[in-house]
Amino acid sequence: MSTRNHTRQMLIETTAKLLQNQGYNATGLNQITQLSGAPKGSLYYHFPEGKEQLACEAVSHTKNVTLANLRSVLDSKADATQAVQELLMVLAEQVDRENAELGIPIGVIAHETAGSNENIRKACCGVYNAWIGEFENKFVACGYAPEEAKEIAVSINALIEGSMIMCLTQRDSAPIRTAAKLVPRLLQP
Amino acid sequence: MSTRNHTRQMLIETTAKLLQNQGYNATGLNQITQLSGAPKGSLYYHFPEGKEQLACEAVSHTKNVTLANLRSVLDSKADATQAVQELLMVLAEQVDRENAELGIPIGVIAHETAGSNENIRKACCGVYNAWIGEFENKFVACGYAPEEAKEIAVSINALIEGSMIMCLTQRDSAPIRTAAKLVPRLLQP
DNA sequence: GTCTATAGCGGGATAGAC
DNA sequence: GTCTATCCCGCTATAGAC
Repeated sequence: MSTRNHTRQMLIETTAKLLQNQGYNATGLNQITQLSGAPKGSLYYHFPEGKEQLACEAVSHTKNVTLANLRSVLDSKADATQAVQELLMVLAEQVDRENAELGIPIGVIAHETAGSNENIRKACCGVYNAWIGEFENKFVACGYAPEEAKEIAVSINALIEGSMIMCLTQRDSAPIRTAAKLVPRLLQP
Repeated sequence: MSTRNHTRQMLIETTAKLLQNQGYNATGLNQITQLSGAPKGSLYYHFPEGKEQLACEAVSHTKNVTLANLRSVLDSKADATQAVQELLMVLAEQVDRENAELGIPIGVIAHETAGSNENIRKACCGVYNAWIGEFENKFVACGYAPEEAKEIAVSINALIEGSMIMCLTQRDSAPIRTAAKLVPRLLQP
């Protein structure tokens, strides 16, 4: 029973990491099984619907992990502006540290599958909505009106996503740092 | 000579469209040749280095097309804030109209290849820089200080890119419309 | 310049022993 | 539950006739 869960979990975590760095189409089942140490046979035992199911569960797993991180960073500062800026600085340092082998949690797969795979698209949708909800809660807690909090949350999430793509493409943390500088404008009352 | 150019051009334009909607890894050479009406033999005649070269030229072609559109929209309004909002409204209408089969010009391929293909990565980098330059010029022309103009340009580009990904993932133009609402905050002096 | 045929590889998925 | 062997397919790339 614990073996079952362990193998399953390894497959999900390995897939999550590969999806983040390479995307859905570039990530093969062979690579997943080799890296996770699990045999291909057991992959289809644990995920009878194959690659799509595995990807959905990996995205869902990523959602849980990133949401916990996001919450903890946002909670580290009482002020909304400072909290968002702190988050962007954490991301900027990630870019500087990992540079080439960095990925945005679900950016690539969300982009790739938006028009071609409904199940994965919905899973990614759930991640974005969860992130936005987290920002929203923070802003409401800081006194923003509910409607305004939601709008700012959506655009903060978009700004981060777009800035990170540019960071990856340019191999430079400048875009996310620039975004951090402009956050006060977006968050002003 | 004109045949040569015509076939070449068709291949580039077809590839550009497919890359936009499906990304690099999901787009096959067979699909490109079939859709463009060109035979596979002639593909390798025109692009001896194969898929990578074709993709680079397609990205470069997309750069020219999008840059002309961007410039024309930004020029349609004298005021910087109104010009950017106009652009976002054009994009929102595109999302509403095409919904499923919409793509961001180079978003997917930029994301996919950032960590795995230097040539394509650089080509995408060139597109983002060109777009940012266009915004920058507009803002400088509207009286912003050069440094501030550049910073805002970078973040506007990021906001658009991120909002569009969310639009595609959610199949809804709301995120880009929300961004439009918040543009005045980013652009305020 | 154009086209066909095919090589060579890796992908996802399956069958069946253990 | 695990593992191997294998099927079938589509991909990129190439060879060579025309």
